[in-house]
Amino acid sequence: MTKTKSSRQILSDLKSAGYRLTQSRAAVVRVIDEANGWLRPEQVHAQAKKHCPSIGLVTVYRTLALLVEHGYIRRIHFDDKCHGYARVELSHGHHLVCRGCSQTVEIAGTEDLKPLMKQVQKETGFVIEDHLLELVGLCRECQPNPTRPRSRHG
Amino acid sequence: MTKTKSSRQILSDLKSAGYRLTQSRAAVVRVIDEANGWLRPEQVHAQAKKHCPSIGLVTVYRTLALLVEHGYIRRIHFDDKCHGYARVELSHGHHLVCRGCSQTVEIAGTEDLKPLMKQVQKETGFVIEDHLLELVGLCRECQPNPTRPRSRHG
DNA sequence: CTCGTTATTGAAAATTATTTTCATTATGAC
DNA sequence: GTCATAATGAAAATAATTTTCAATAACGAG
Ligand SMILES: [Mn+2]
Ligand SMILES: [Mn+2]
Ligand SMILES: [Zn+2]
Ligand SMILES: [Zn+2]
Repeated sequence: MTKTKSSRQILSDLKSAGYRLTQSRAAVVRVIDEANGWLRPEQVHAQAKKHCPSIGLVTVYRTLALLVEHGYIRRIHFDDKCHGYARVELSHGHHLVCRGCSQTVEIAGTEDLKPLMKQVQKETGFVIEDHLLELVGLCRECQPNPTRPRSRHG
Repeated sequence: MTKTKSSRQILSDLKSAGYRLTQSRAAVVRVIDEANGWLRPEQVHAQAKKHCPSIGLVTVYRTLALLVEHGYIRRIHFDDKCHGYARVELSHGHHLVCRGCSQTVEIAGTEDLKPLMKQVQKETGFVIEDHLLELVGLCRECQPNPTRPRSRHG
């Protein structure tokens, strides 16, 4: 809900980190920033070409990887079509995806899982280092049209 | 922790459901059942050939899809290599994966997320239908050798 | 047990997704 | 502006998955 980094900020952060500020990167970052849902690389490419007509799909992949690496976006997994990419705004948020319109909102969630983690650590002897949580459902607008019934979980 | 379906049971369930009990299917089910971690299709294929030398990778894919469809196995997602498949034993369990040895254990977890869900529903207006939760860490045996540091989350 | 129907299979080809290579280009420091 | 080189895009390579289709094997009927 709270937008923490603007498109502009991400770019300047990358610049400070030593990356060159190119047209292609600017286009991809802008597309991700303006999207209100997850996008697949091909979709990012299509959108990005509007801002940078010469951009190639390869560069989209490379830029997405860069943005994942630096924590600005995150991969979203599905039963079918892996993978989509969505903006990360919260330091440790999770993604809630509408299966109707693919709108993606981020929710805070560091604390809620702590007790579960602790218990699992104790029960299993594992040291838990990270977790992946995705919620799927229908946004308010899509609830009247419950299309595409599709299970999640893997 | 509680094994609910034996390899034999899965096969007879499938038979009751109208599927033919073939060598290939038996081999794949057996491999999945005997594995103590997640496996990728290629790995399932390699193992299955030991029981059914003529089995093709295509049939492995088909059988895995069948088993997912009927809820006997589930896909596991990773940063890199999507996807692995792991045995599902609990009615609504989640998977805990060791990043060292890929050992996969299932944990119960129907109730733990209920409060979070309720809150998110209220806050976002979404109707939440399902969720994907994967935990990643190091099992007891792998803790002394913290190899391959690798983040999770998507 | 044999036969006949047909679901299932495997090989090969086709798709789709992603990565690598490499010559060219554009960015940013000076 | 000039220069060094990080970054790019096209094409090829690789990986992952699906489709096609003729051959096969499962299994119920007889
Ligand atoms: Mn995935
Ligand atoms: Mn659950
Ligand atoms: Zn929606
Ligand atoms: Zn381990």
